[in-house]
Amino acid sequence: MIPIDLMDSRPIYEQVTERFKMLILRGIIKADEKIPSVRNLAVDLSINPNTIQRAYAELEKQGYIYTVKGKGNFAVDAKKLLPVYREEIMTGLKELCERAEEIGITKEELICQIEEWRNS
Amino acid sequence: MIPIDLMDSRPIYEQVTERFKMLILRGIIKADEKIPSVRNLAVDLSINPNTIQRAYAELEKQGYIYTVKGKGNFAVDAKKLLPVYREEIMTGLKELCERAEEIGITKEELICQIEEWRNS
Amino acid sequence: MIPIDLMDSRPIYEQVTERFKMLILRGIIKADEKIPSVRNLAVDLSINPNTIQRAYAELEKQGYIYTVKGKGNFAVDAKKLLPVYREEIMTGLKELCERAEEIGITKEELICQIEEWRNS
Amino acid sequence: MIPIDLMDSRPIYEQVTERFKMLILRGIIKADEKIPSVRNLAVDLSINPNTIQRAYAELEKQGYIYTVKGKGNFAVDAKKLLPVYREEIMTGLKELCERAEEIGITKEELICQIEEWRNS
DNA sequence: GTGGTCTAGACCACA
DNA sequence: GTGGTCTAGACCACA
Repeated sequence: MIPIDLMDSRPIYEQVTERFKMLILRGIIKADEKIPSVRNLAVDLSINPNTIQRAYAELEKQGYIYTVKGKGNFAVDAKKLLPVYREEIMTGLKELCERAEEIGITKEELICQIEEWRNS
Repeated sequence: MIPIDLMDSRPIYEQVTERFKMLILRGIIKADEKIPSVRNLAVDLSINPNTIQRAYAELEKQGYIYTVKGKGNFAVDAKKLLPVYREEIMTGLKELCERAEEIGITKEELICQIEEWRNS
Repeated sequence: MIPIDLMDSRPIYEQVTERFKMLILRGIIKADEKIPSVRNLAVDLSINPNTIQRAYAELEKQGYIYTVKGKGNFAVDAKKLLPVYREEIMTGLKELCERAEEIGITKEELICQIEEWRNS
Repeated sequence: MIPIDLMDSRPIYEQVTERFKMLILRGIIKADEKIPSVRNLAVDLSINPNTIQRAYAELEKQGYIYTVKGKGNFAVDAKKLLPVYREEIMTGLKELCERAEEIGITKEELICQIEEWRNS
């Protein structure tokens, strides 16, 4: 469920974080569902528990999970998270548009390119 | 001309590299124009020469400048570089589209968003 | 295992790079095997860690090793690397042929010379 | 007659040296023919006279030219030089064979490759 | 412990 | 003067 790629240049904790964000956003992990304990996931993935701990701390800070002491970590409702993530995507898109414009690629060209992908 | 932000999470050498890439691509530094010497730029930016050295080595490896030993570093013709950079942008756009799709944002929505920016 | 020759005109980092390329290509360092840490190798060879760091960065960029942050550097599978290296050799051979031809040494003579070595 | 490529990674003095070696070996500069003075060539190529001086010193050290004080520099007879250069080529070929063998490319394969080029 | 980045400063090759 | 390599040593992110 959580694929780790050691050859990936991104740190492991970030890969774990990203993966959980996707699972929660897409509803594969449902609202208020319990996610694996730090210790269990560390064993499953053969990864240092500190790394999982850090990933979970990151998820909590970004509002994707909440912790109940003595119980475990639970997913936040995707309905509340989607607008935030959508905003992240749009910010990324805006930055890309600006970089494109700097070297003379117009917004029209970007739109054309996306439409081309859509039709294929 | 080369703004450095020590608070930026990206390493300094990368900020320098990115900045020069832009200056060359946009034609602000012209083809075969000399860029500042390692030492001069280091003094100007109050940065260690080694860091500038690394940035320039990166620029050369990526094909943005060429080095003439004992003379200095010179910009490559932007005409040769633009297609490569364009491809980079389009790859970034493709990744963004895929991330968007994963959580149910369609290509149409992305196109709408870009058009909205275009008209404002 | 990594012989360094300070009298060699090639820089140290390049000697280290070349040596590891050979060890990996010949299977002496096996796929996914850990290579020495930057610090350990630096101490072993009485060389500055920065120089080893540079050699390893080069190896990664050329695709011979991959880095797992906090864990170390690991060899890529030689099976994936051999075709690329083979191509390098053949390119070198082609250049040599051309240089030979310029002063009137024919390809036949080169072949004869190689056959002579083969039979001795 | 002496093409200089500033983008070439080899130093300029080496490009000049190599070029003269070829011109002499191929008989384009004949035995005992005068080659341009340091000053004239420097002006012709828009290059620092020190660089030409160094190239000529190299050529003399390697036995390709001889200097007559107050007269200039003169080419040595190609007949005397060819065997030496031939030896250089063969040494290069031997090194290449050894590198090839280290990763399991046989001499037969190298011969095949050369024959292929010969027939095309 | 492990790699990545950076500063400070030296020496060399090249022009 | 200009870039290339190297030493010495610091601090940070990551596991």
